[in-house]
Amino acid sequence: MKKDVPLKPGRTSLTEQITTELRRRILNGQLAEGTMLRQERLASELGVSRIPLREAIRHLEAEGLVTSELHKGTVVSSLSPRELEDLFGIRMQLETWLFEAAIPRATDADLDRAEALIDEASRTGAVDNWGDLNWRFHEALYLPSGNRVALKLLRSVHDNAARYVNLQLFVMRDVESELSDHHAMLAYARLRDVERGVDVLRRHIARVSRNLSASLAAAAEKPLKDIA
Amino acid sequence: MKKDVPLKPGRTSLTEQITTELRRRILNGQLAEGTMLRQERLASELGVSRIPLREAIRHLEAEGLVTSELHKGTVVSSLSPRELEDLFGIRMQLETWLFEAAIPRATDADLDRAEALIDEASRTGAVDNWGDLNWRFHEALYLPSGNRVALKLLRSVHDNAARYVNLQLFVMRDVESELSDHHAMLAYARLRDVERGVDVLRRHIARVSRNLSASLAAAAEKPLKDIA
DNA sequence: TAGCCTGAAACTGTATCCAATTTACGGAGC
DNA sequence: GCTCCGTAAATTGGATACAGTTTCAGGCTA
Repeated sequence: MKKDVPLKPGRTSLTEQITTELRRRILNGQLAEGTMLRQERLASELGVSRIPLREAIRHLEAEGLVTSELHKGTVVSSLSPRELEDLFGIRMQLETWLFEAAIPRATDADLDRAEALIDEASRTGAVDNWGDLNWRFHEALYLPSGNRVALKLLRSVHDNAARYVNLQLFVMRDVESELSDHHAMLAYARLRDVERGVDVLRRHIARVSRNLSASLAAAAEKPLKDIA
Repeated sequence: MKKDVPLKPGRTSLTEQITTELRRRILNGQLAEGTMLRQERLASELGVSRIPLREAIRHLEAEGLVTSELHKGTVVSSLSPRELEDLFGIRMQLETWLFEAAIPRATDADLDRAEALIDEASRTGAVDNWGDLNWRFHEALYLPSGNRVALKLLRSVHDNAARYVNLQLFVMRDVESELSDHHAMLAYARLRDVERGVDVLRRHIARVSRNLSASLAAAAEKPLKDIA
C-alpha cells in the first residue's frame, strides 16, 4: 500500500517531514475538517511506522490543526465561526503592529523580496499554493520589524485560518482584490507611508474576515434548505 | 530507578501527563535552560516508556519550550534578550487589546473570580507557583473578552517568558509591585474604567519587561567580571 | 600539538506484543 | 418493531526489543 508520498529527504527527521506533509494536506483541503486520522492506515500510506506519525500528530495538535481524544483518535479540527473571528482579531492586532514597526525599518531589498512574492503569485495564478505564497508575502513585509517570535506565532494563526479562506477564496473571485491590496501595501511601504499602509492592511484583513464569515453563513444556510 | 513521580492519573493520556509535568519542571526552573533531556534517563525516572515521552517532547517543542536537533537530542530552550523583548511586545499588544474588550463585558462574578486569584497569591505567598497563579489572574481578567483563541495563544507566550521572570522576580523583591498592579487593574475593571485600567496594564507589562532586561544584563555582566 | 580513528552513547526509526477503550453488531426481551 | 445489553472486532495507548546512524570524547599516531 506504499504510495511513496514525496517526503522530501534531507537533514530533517522523519517526524518533521510527516508533520510538514500532513500540515500541507490539511491546509489544501486534502484532509478536510472532521477527517479521522487512522494511525495504521496513514502510516502504511506514508510508508512509515506509527511512532514518528504519532509524534507528528502531537505536533499538529499543539498547533491546533488536529484534535485528539483519548482512545477515540485524532480528527482534523473544525473551527467555529467564533473561533475564526478570534483568529482574525489576533491577526488584526499583531499584523498592523508589526507592519507599522516594519515600514520605517524596511530596506529596498526587503521590499523587493516582498514584491517578488507578489509577482510569483500573479504569474503562476497560484491556485494550488495560494495560502503559502500569501503568508510568505505578509511575512516578508513584517520581517523588518525584527520580531521573529511574533512571526512564528502568526504563521500558526494564518495556517489555522487559511484552510477556510482557501475554500471560499476562488469561489468569491477575491483573488484580484487580494492582489490589489498587496500591491497597495507594498506601494505605501515603498513610500514609507506608515499611516496609509497600515490602513490598507487593516481594511484588507477586515475584508477577508467579512467575506469568510459571509461565506460560512451561506454554507450553513444550504443544508437547512435541503432539509426543508 | 522508578521514582514514582506524581503524574496525576485520571482520564488523560500518559503523553498529556508527561507534557504537563515536564512543562512544570521547565517553568519552575527545575529543568534549567540548556538542560539536555535524555530520553532513557527521563523515561525511567518518570516510570514510562520512551513513546509517550517523545510525544510529550514534540508537544513542548511546538510550544517553544524545548528545541530538538536531529541526532543530537533535545534541550530546554534558551531565549535571547531579543526574543524575550519580542515576547513582551506580543503581550503588550494582545493583552491591552483583550483587557480593553473585557472590561465592558465583565460581570461582577467574573471580577470576583479574578480577585480570588489575587487573594490566593497573597495568602499563600505563592513562592512555588507564582507563574501559574499570575497567568490565571490575567486570564480571568481577559476572559470576558470572549476570545479564547487568543487566551490559548497567550498562555504559551506567558509560559515562554515566565521561566525568566520567575528567576529574578524574588531577587528583585518585585512581588509587591506585581500584586499592587493586579489590585489596581482589578479596581479599575470594577469601575469599568477602560482607559485607566488598560494604562495600568500597559505600565505593568512594561515594568516587568524592563526589570527582566536589567536583570539579564546584570547577569551577563558577572561572568565577564569573572574572566577579567 | 594537530589530526585521525575508534568505540561508546544517544538518537531515530521499525517491528511486535499487550492492555484499555471505543464502537459496531446482533440477539434477547418488551 | 424498538430498545437495551453483551460480546467481539477495531483502534488507540503504551511497552519492549532491536537495528541503523550520528555524534562526540578520548586515545593513538605522525
